[in-house]
Amino acid sequence: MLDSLGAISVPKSSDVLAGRLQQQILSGIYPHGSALPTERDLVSTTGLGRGSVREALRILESQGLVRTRAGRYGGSVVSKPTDALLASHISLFAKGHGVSLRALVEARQALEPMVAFLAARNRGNEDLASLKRISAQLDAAAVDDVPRFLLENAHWHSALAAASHNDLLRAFTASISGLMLEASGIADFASPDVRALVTHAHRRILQAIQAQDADTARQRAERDLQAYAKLLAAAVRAAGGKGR
Amino acid sequence: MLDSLGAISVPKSSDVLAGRLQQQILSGIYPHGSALPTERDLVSTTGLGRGSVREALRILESQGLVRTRAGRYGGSVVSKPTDALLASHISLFAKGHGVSLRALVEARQALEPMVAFLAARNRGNEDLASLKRISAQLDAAAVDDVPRFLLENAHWHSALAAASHNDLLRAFTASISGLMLEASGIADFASPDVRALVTHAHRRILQAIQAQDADTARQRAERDLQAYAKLLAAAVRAAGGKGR
DNA sequence: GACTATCTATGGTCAGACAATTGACATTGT
DNA sequence: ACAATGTCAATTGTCTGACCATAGATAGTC
Repeated sequence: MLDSLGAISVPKSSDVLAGRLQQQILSGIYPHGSALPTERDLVSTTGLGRGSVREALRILESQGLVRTRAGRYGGSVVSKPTDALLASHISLFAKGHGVSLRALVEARQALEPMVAFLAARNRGNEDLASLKRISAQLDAAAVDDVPRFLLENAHWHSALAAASHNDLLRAFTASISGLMLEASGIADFASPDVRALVTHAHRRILQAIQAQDADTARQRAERDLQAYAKLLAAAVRAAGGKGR
Repeated sequence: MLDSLGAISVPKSSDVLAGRLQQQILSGIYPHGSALPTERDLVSTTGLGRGSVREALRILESQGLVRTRAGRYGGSVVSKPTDALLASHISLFAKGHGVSLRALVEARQALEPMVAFLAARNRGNEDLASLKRISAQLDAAAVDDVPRFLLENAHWHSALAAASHNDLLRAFTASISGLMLEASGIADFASPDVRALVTHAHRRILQAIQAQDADTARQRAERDLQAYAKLLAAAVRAAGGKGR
């Protein structure tokens, strides 16, 4: 007789505990900034061993849901996943799947026009000041300091995304900027021509953002990224498709 | 005299080990599918205790870099982070930061036109068949089965993203679809009018994808999402801004 | 040949101990 | 009074050792 029993799996105790704690955190039982029970409290309330409890806390830590400190008055405190943490997970995903530079550019082409649009609409004065400051440093580095140019370029895109005041788009954009920064170091795609194109494009977008002209900002981001994508495609073709 | 010593931090041994293993995995020393040393081997080679080694493996596991099985010939095997894992991290980030439904829609507005463009350009026959199948089920559910409609809608967006053959955009889109599915259950925004709009919009986009007309697919996605966003904004206003 | 039992290397879990950390508090020196 | 220093205690960090649970391989049995 075929019993109607699917495959049954026995989860690890640490996974169960991590899941329950995660649920409790998300449901607001442990608000942001509050302290979780100590390890030994969790041991006594759950009946698990301390090793299992610690593994569960380690899972939560790598999800960015808690920060743990040693010492008296230490312990695990509920926190929000940082941009950097999400970026690292996205980076691991991208590296694991061999995401191509082309795919990265496509993602940027998707995100950046909307980011520019929102930035023009939602920017504060600090956002504008930050963008101007980075723009100046970018221009300065564009002359002859390629590594710094690439770094400041990543900063510029991150600052633009920050100005959009959309946390999700900001995190996505920052991740892609980081990945492209790494890839650029390998692909060696930053000739003087490209640098001139980039600085010019950024300046035009920044003008639209300053004027809070959202539609213009979007259009300029679209056009400039399309030009950039074409240049990159040409460079990759010239390099014999090395740029994965 | 102020020595030029920044704050020095003593990392946990498990973090160090996890970082080194991660580096070795990314550098190709342990290719996808290969086995890491056993826990006890790691204990003897690193000099750490087994608990620390297990915590390190737990970190790698929650990063999606390894899968661990018990039993003889078990152990930790190198693997690629799944879409679902990345989606869960993105979801935790979004929930932690209180990302609004509006922000989700903005992200979808950014991604989907490019996704539709790429899907029209890159789709295979299976992608098209999959989209048609889901479209039919979506139409069927649109009549009166709202929960299934919402679910099939999420499937539709995921299938579209899969057809784009861009892993990063696919993962982003799937995450957003999941988040919006959750949010829709709360926001209760799926009136017959909206359902009709959605099915119609999807049908038109599908036509362009079938014809492999990328520009049309993008334009239709843009327009439809703009209409959707306006409807949603109106609904949120009507509900007194409950939609966070 | 098909089924069953056993073997064994591996992860899963627990218990106990001790070290390291860290913030609060008390003490001391000036 | 104040600053530097020492002490304390609660908590995480780490190791050791043991035993259990799991799951393939293998040998044995019918």
